[in-house]
Amino acid sequence: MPAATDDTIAIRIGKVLAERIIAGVLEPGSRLGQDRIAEEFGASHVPVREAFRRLEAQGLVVSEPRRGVRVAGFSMDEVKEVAEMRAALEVLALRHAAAHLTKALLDEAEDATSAGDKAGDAHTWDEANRTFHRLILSPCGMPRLLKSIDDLHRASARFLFSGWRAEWEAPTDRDHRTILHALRAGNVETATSVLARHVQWVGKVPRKA
Amino acid sequence: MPAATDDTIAIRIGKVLAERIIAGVLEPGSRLGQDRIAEEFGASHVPVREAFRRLEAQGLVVSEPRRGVRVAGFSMDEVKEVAEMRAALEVLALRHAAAHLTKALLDEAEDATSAGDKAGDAHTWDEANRTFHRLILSPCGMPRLLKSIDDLHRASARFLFSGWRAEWEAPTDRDHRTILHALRAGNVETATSVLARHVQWVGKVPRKA
DNA sequence: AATTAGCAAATTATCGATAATTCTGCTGAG
DNA sequence: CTCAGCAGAATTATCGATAATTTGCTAATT
Repeated sequence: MPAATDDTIAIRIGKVLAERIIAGVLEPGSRLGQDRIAEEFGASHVPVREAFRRLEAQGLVVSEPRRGVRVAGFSMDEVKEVAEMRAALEVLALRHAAAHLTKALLDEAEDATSAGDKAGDAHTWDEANRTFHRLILSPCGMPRLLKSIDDLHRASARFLFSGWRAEWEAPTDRDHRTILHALRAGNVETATSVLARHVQWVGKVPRKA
Repeated sequence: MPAATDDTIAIRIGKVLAERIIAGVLEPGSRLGQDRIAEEFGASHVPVREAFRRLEAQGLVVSEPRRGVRVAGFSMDEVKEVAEMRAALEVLALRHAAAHLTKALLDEAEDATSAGDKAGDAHTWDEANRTFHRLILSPCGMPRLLKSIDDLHRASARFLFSGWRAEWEAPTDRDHRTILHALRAGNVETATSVLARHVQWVGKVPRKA
């Protein structure tokens, strides 16, 4: 949520654009002209270009060498792809994290789940959901893995916020609780298999139109 | 080896630097001054910065906001981390690719394996190895997944080329052939489990010093 | 002797302007 | 009526110069 004032302009622009893309404000396929954006942020286009490279790395935009960048489109196939990658990687992370999970951490994760229950809108829910996943995976001690998972989570969020899904509901809490229960009991296999299914839920919900 | 002439300067610089990092010419932790590099390539520092962002995305350098970028260090833990991520993702890719594998593709993969056998140096072997993996995974129809795997493969290669490994040998061919055999027989589960173990071999070889 | 304040040098980040490339809309021939 | 080819316009990529930060060194103070 922040925008640390010591962030570089390029980073700041990148964050704002990422939010817009994830929130669906910027439609898939729409062009991002560097001059237009530079002007909007009162900056030159150099930091804008750097922001583009970051977004490209996160898979939020696609860039063709001399013909500009556009917001990455996401078909149902791509959503499923991201979900499956997340599942595979989160399972890996959880396997490593399990041994280092403390009661305090699990309690925090439980709180995050409750916060998700009470969430009234998709954005708040997503925040709580992300917190839950981060909490149970963070002790895995694999920073690169965690970063990848975070990127994938953001990509999933695009789908959540798009008009595709019928309407807002928060149906995953039971999965979260099942996972926590299994983890408290030391049953890692159960936890990972529920997690794998849970993550792919995003790609399986029927669309609106 | 390409370096398509229509590539942007930033991309070209990025490729060269990536090669150097992977080959170990640039040591982990060493600073990459943008002016120095700009001068070397006869370019300004703007494309250099963009190249940095790309390398950062691939995990080859780390960048701290106003204090420059350095070559990413890689400890044994990080090597293992990359290997495990690769294993998880390649297994996923193979599961999806298996159904679409053709005999022609498998034959090509077999050729790549033979090429690896005959390789006299690590670089040639790595090329053949990468070809093998790409061939059997490419029909999975998940471009984002393939790109991630490619990035991880490059990161693994750093380890191969570093002085860490005792000396050069090419001991994985049997795994490759086992995988191909299982795939021809339609035995996907066997293929994936061998693949998973095979990929993590990199992280398990005893070091030199 | 150690620690910290303050200056100088080096380096990063940003800007405004220029060069190169792609896109657009038109014209004219077949 | 369609399509190839060609200005002109729009946009991207790069450059050289400037502003802002960090770093390293010196010196003063406790």
